[in-house]
Amino acid sequence: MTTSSMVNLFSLNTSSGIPIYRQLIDQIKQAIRMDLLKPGEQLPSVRNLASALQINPMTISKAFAQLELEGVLIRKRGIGMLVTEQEKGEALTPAIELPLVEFIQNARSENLDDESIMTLVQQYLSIHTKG
Amino acid sequence: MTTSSMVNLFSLNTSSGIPIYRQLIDQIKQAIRMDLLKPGEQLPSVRNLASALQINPMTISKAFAQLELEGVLIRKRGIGMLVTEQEKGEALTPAIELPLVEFIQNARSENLDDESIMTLVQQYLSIHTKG
DNA sequence: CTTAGTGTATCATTATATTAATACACCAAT
DNA sequence: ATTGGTGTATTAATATAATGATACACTAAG
Repeated sequence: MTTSSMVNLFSLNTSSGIPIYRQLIDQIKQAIRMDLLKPGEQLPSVRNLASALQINPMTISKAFAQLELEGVLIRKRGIGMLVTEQEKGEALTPAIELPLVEFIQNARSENLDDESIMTLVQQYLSIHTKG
Repeated sequence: MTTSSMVNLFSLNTSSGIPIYRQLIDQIKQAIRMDLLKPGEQLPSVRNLASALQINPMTISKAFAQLELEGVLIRKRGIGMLVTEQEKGEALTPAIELPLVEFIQNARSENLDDESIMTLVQQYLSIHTKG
């Protein structure tokens, strides 16, 4: 995908109450999950994005700083931002992995601790018997 | 449990960055999940709690307002606050329950046994650390 | 070295969330 | 009705988070 057409991946809602930088983070992650962004691909520059989305370059930069922390992409001054080469080496299928990751993220965002999460899984394993 | 001994359920950390009212919410929910608080039981009054924990009564009240919204307890002026009669599983939000059920069903359809599923969850809990 | 592209550290501003002070509302028992 | 207990609406103060302006740093190419 060209960097200019990548801009269309983003759809910001400034009145949703969700911070812009968080919307960016989520939408980039989603694009990667959906294979719209592939490892090694270059993202639009902070200024291009900022101009296209009508926001401050620093807001882009901060969002991408977070994504770099999470290992999703790499930033280089003078160069740009690249999607990381991901280890997808695990034998897990997306049908298992995606809902698992989503479950864990949502559970944590509702402040369940790890022990509670494990208990929950146990409960559901006993409820949803194989049939 | 007596309302006075319930105070010991709470352990607030004012320098953790996590808001007090959120710590209260989480600790109450956890106590209910662990059966330390049972349906019908009465909680300490906002003033007792506030005094014991050295915080403002309104902070307690706001935490409990949230819990009432979530159906965890009921507040009555002049009376006090009671733990709701309910089944524990009902407090789960769709954001947690849906991916959990999907995960378990898909894992089973790929012939993972329960032990493997639990191990998987444990692995992902350690990989997808909070943040 | 200059230019024109990249990202960013620092700080100021603005917006939002959290906590607290006060006065009030409700209930049960006297 | 009074007392002494319950929770709370309103508002103000404070703390934290998010955004933005500016000046700067890094890189590749001419």
